[in-house]
Amino acid sequence: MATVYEEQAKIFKAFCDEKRLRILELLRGGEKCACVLLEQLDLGQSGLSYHMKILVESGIVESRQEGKWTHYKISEKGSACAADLLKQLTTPNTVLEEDICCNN
Amino acid sequence: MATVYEEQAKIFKAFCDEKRLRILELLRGGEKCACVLLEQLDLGQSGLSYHMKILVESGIVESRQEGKWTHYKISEKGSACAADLLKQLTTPNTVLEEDICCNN
DNA sequence: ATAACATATCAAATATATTTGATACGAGGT
DNA sequence: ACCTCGTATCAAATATATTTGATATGTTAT
Repeated sequence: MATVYEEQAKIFKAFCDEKRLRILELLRGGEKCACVLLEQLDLGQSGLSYHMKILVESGIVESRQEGKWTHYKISEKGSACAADLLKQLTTPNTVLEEDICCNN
Repeated sequence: MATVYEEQAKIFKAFCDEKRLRILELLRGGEKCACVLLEQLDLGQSGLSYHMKILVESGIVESRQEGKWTHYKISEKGSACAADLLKQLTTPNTVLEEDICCNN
């Protein structure tokens, strides 16, 4: 029973951890296999898997299975959703509290 | 000695917690005093203060002292920075890895 | 100066997130 | 079927974040 707040928080968790920001930086260069990420990061195999799960669940990253390999890339759609949500969360919501007035 | 990753993570921490998302929702309705926020939230005084500090440090919220009251509002500038950063973090960085080529 | 109030800070308790090593699972090759 | 490899999952250890109650700080009113 996740609240809407928890759902939204999950999205931004992608950007709240140093390791995950490094992973995103690598993925900005294009789709990468887990094994490639592992080489470049100061992380063990299970640690990488843990962070990738959080990234995928946030919607910011997509995964694709190819034989035994898992490939990851930044999701354009997920990123756009996150950007929209951020904007929404920080944009004045004037109608509800201030402008309930027939002149508007 | 915070890394650039830690600095960036700090910004998105604003959006990573249910309580803080509720606070932002209230602030979308306009500037509010801590005492007003306190009334509307399921939080103690020190708990509110803790979350407000994180929000202010993220740059998403600004505070203004007026006598004994502290007023908080969403920072347009901070919000725009966060939006820009989010876009940057999720936009392909093709130059570095793929297009190092004189035809570009 | 003292009292009352709003907020911030601190320290301890608690909850949540992350790391680590071991094991399980699924795919491909023999 | 068996082995190897890449990745996921689990459980325990550790680290970090959050909550809570007590106290400190700064402001206003008396």
